[in-house]
Amino acid sequence: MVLQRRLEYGFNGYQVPPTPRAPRSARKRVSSWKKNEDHNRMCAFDLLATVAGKLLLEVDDSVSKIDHEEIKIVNGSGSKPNVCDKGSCNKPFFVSEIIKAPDTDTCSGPASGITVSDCKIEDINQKQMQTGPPENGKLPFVNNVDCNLNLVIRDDDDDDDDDDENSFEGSRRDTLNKKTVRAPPCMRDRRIRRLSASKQWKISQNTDVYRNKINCCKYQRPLRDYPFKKRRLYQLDNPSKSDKSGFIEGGSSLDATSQDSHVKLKIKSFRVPEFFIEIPETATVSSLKRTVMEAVTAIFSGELHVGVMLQGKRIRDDNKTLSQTGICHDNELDALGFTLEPNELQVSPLLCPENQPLIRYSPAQTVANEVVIRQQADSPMTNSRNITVSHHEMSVDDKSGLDSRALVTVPANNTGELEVVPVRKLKGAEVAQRRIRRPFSVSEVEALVEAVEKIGTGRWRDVKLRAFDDANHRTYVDLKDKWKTLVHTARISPQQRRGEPVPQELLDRVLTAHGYWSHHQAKNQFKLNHQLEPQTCRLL
DNA sequence: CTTAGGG
DNA sequence: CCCTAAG
Repeated sequence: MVLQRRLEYGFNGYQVPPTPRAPRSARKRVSSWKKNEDHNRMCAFDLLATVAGKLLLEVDDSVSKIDHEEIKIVNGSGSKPNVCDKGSCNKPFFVSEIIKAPDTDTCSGPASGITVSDCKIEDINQKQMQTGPPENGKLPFVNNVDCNLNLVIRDDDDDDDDDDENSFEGSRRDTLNKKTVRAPPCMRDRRIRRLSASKQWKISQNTDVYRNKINCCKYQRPLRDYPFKKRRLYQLDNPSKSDKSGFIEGGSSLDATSQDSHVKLKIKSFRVPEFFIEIPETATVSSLKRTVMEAVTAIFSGELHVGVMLQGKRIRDDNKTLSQTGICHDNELDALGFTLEPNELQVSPLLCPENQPLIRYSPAQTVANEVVIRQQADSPMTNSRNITVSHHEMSVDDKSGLDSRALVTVPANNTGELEVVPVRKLKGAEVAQRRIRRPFSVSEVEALVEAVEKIGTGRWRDVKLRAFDDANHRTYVDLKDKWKTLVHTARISPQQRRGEPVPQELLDRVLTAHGYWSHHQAKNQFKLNHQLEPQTCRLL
């Protein structure tokens, strides 16, 4: 089967089990695509087994005879998994209306949050793709797929252990408190951002969701150690407690302190964006089903964002409580809706000609936070309303409904340089901002070269402290990277060099120092004679 | 956190 | 510049 998508699309599935670490010198990193491939496949498979459960039971034996190579899913952009290509991003999957939840969960396990009870192809016709006629001229065209699934939102009643000490957030706090002396503010902020974008967290959360789903299907996954304790997505308390409480109870107030008020929701259906399936006429219906299932699975295996709509209006403020936003027991059943949006949806302004608001989620007392469909869990970092880029950079307001095209212009900083921080990427709950490019000036290069000549390569923190201590925007990683490019620059012909020309004299010194230190193991030599070495290096 | 190295 | 394994 040729799925024209990449399974790694936003979904990392399970964490790679810890493998013995090779010595640093032996580190050769495998491409992340390669690394994740099998895991993603596994995720897709698990999803298939889990989400499709019932459907697959209907697949008759003949499916095994189908040559999957004949099946091709044309998913919008072609190779990209972006399901919102070609403007369809303005049509997010539409999820659900509120309907009354059954007395018991559909799934037997206490952790169950989502089941698919039925899937059907709603509209298959012989329309041709708008993007061009298919080769055979007969292309089944799937407009949308409706699935039934249940989603139960529960309040946490017995939140007795919040794992705060061991939580990601807590550990980060500790780290920061301990290390503030060493890390300049800008670097600390960067680390916060890094951590907030850490896939470790996401993977953990993803796994959490799936493990729950797996449990629901009596499918055990081996336990793993996670770098951080996972924040529970929803409470695994005694189902009977919430069941007997009814779907909605308590007063109209549903704030954080009224723990006994419940809003139970059942997602009856969702709609996926338009996608295309090409399948030969000779294929069986079962293979068609499976193909469609694969496509749906592909969508579900990506990171999804949940949008909350109340009375047709999008609820943007994730920090409000349900009652504050008007979600309470006396809502009309269809007043509340959810949208599922693929993760990459908001990324490219080109693909989203109309302003697609960026939705971020707050972990506390929000609808979005509790929706277990989400595979992309919140990072605790998003708990704060603002993401502070750095002390002199711009704060991005959580509630501003950021446009993917937004460019946040910030005032000139101390050095007179203007910083423009594009909102580049939305990955789940985090907005990862790429720093603006700041080419090294010749004087900076000179300072770097001089520092490396004295300190050597391999101790970039010291290089930073020596020569760039006051340059908050230059991290030691930056210096290491710059040295790498300097070495490269020095080795290529002047015609191939780009950017502001670096004096040849400096480049010569780069090569000299590089050659010297690569033979002298900067780390070890430094301890012995860090004052003598520079002289030697210079003379070489 | 730092380092190292690939992307 | 980013990302992240390894230490």
